Amino acid sequence: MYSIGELSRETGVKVPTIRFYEDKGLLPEPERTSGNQRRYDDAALRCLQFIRHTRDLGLPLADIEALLTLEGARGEDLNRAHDIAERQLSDLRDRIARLGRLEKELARITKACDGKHDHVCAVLHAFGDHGTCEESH
Amino acid sequence: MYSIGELSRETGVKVPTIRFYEDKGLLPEPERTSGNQRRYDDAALRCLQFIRHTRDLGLPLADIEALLTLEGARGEDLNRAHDIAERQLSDLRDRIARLGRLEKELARITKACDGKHDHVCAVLHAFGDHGTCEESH
DNA sequence: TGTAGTTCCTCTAGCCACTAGAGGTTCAAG
DNA sequence: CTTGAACCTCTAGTGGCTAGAGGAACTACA
Repeated sequence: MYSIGELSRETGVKVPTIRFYEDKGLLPEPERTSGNQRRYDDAALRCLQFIRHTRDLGLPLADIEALLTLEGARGEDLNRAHDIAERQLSDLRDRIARLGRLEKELARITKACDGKHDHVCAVLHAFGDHGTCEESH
Repeated sequence: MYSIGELSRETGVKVPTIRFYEDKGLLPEPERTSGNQRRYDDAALRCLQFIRHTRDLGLPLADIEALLTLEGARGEDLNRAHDIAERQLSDLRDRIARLGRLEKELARITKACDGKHDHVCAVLHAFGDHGTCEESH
């Protein structure tokens, strides 16, 4: 049995965040001591690790909740887990592509001004000027 | 002179968002008609385009505000604009690297389950199991 | 057994950057 | 002069937490 603080140290999820997940229905309500403090078992620990991991992967809480309700499912329903993963992957690839374009432009902007501040800073100009971007965003 | 709707169409920034920016002090308060409606000039248009562009680049509003107050600055202060740009670039590169690692893992997870749902879905297992990740995140 | 210090409890409010909706007013075209 | 779109202010909601207040409970040591 873990206190909320121990669970926090085990999983790296902050204490208020654990309570927040419970509130949102992602973590089942744990047992309490006679003094009303939460006590968690290993199942709760695994559940929280699952949440942590999927959050790190960028899944929104709603998707994580959907995945959690699929535990123990089979057949048709399992396709939904696969769909969620595929959708996330495609979202992620979009984000990466977009950020790559932005990186190119930010690099251009910072270079525009390296060192020389003669009169008007080129960074400010470049920040304001979308027209000089090579690609859309 | 533009109405708020025209300004919105010109810049691609939604009407409530324009008002929001004004509220936050990013856009100066525009003139009003006798009937209390906002009327914008070209300076406001350029300002909003600057905000839009820098937001697209991922800068938080606080940084954008800092940049806006630097307009017309010179010497020392201009280094701050450059610093902001450099910091953003470095943040961005971190984010891209991190997302790249996540992409690898999500790809692994979706592949783990392609097609075959014999008993327990490997996606669910893989989502829960950080230990099988090749890299940290 | 007492007490000190840490951890826990609930609750409210704040963060960012918007977005949505209610309920009412003004503008522009015909 | 009427109609309908666009405008006004204001409040509240989103996601995913985080911070703080004010108080109760647990743990270690004397």
